[in-house]
Amino acid sequence: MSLLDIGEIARRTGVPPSTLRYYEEVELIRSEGRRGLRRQYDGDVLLRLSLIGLGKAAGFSLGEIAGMFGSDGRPDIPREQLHAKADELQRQILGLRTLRDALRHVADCRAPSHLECPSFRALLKSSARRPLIYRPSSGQSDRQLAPGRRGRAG
Amino acid sequence: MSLLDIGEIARRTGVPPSTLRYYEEVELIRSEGRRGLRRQYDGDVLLRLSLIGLGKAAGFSLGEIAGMFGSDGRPDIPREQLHAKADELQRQILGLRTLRDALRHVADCRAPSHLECPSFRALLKSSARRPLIYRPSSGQSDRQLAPGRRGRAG
DNA sequence: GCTTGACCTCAAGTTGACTTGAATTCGTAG
DNA sequence: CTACGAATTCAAGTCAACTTGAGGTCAAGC
Repeated sequence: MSLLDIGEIARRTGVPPSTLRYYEEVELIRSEGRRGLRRQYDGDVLLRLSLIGLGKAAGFSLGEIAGMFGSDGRPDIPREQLHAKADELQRQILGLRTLRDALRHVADCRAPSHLECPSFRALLKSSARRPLIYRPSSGQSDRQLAPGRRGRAG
Repeated sequence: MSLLDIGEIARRTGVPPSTLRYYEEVELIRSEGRRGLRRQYDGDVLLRLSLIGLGKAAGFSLGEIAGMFGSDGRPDIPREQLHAKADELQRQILGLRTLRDALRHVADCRAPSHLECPSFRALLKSSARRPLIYRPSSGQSDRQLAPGRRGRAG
């Protein structure tokens, strides 16, 4: 089977070579070898990159995404994590709806100041206080990415 | 009318003082004066902070949020642009809904591996290449935030 | 009048996800 | 053989959105 070199992968996926190298550095993908200097990738990485793209779209961090590939390399996404993410998306959707309505209100309302408009205030009241979505900043289920050599400056 | 000092705002909203100062620096909020050193805020900022929280939850950058709700509390962009933004939100909502449903489906799907689940494959296919949801990273309609003095080292 | 504690300023650090730049190394076409 | 172009390495830069830390200040309570 023929390996694809990095430029080919980049062209097919739209993911720039620098990013591919970065992903490799943090062990999200791996290359099978070199032709001269050029990295050669197995066709599998195309699928893997789709998966990564999907994960990013869903709002997972690279660390979380890395955790979703079993040590054997094939995806093994825990179902409860998917549900949790779906719930988070749900909350995000609610927030977006509120924001959308707020925006439309602001665009149309003739009140001198929106802050004084009762319906605007009512709109916002629902979302005040607690964070609308849980932003995983340093999560517990977050696998540690390979750190590379970045930061070990001399 | 009584002004609230920064600690009070922080306690009521959960937004830490350092963040409030930062927001003020980038002109997302403003304080009305000082009592001694302490910043004093009008009660309006509570509402404003809700708005900001909402925008953040929706994935907007602070710059975009600033553009939606001008420094004085009302939008500094024309109505049609606001409507355009709302429409954009609507599209984003649809994308998120699709993603959410797909996530749930995959979570519940009994296929032995996610890769074998047809709807998962379809999802992958649709998300390959172009982003499933619009991620505002460095948009064109993004208002420039006041830069503060950060970086002007000497 | 002194202490305390909450605030202040300003510079610099942090994190995640990359990108950029300089100096270098190949494989191939001419 | 030489040039070229595409890839390489490694260090460092970028960006957003904050946080942290050092050193300073003020109002209130004892």
